[in-house]
Amino acid sequence: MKSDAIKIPSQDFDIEQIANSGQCFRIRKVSSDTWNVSAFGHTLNVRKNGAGEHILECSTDEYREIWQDYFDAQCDYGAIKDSIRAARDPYLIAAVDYGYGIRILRQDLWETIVTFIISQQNNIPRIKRIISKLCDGVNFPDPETLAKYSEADLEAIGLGYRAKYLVEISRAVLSGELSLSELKKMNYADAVSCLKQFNGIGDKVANCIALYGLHKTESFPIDVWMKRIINNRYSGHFNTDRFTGYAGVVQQYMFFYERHLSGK
DNA sequence: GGCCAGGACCTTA
DNA sequence: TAAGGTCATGGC
Repeated sequence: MKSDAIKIPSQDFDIEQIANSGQCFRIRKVSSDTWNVSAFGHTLNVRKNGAGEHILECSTDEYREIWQDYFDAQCDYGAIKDSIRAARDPYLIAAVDYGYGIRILRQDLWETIVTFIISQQNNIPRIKRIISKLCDGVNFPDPETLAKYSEADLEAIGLGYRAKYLVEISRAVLSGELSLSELKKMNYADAVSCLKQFNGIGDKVANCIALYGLHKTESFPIDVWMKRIINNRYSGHFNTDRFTGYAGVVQQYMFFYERHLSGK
């Protein structure tokens, strides 16, 4: 372990909940109390100690350069949770209480695009396996690297019918048809409609990319779990107007809690 | 062994 | 606009 380390109180931060919240696929449990995180070409061990703290095993410089932003550490999730509780919605209060340590990570945009194209009609353990095969150690393949693969190469990894989507979008980035830097400048609505122009990105995947890759926290992705919640617990309509600007965070608590209730 | 998975897309009507 | 079929693969 490195001598330098960062401590984060566990009040609004739980690495295990984050790892299992379905927004990221490169955090893995390496021992009973430690998780390994890969992002932006770096890797980090995060350990829960017995004192209600998380220990990030990295230097202060690396924390400031990479992990502070990645974990959205500047954001006060306690305040967000208070705002959600103020809506007096019993299900949401229970969801926030259960998933108290969840955060919306600020992930790499390209990685988020690729992983959420892979995620469609797929289950989380398998998504993790495929992405692990796609990566070279801690390095996620950039568009140039991914574009070198043929559809057959990608199908051999287990991508199935999604292989051609990845080939296409890798080439779109290389040709400039899709500019990641321009995407980062767009507002939520423009970013979603831009993303949906590409094969394999529909409404749900575009919203996930907006939320996890562009940190558009007003984005509210609706997958099969969210549909189930809205239909079974909210009579088919969920009003996000109550949570202007942070509906995506609400969505994350709901998703995580409902899967828990279902034993997943 | 059948159902399901953080859906998208195409064809019909 | 809405409904229904199809798409790969493997977890459970």
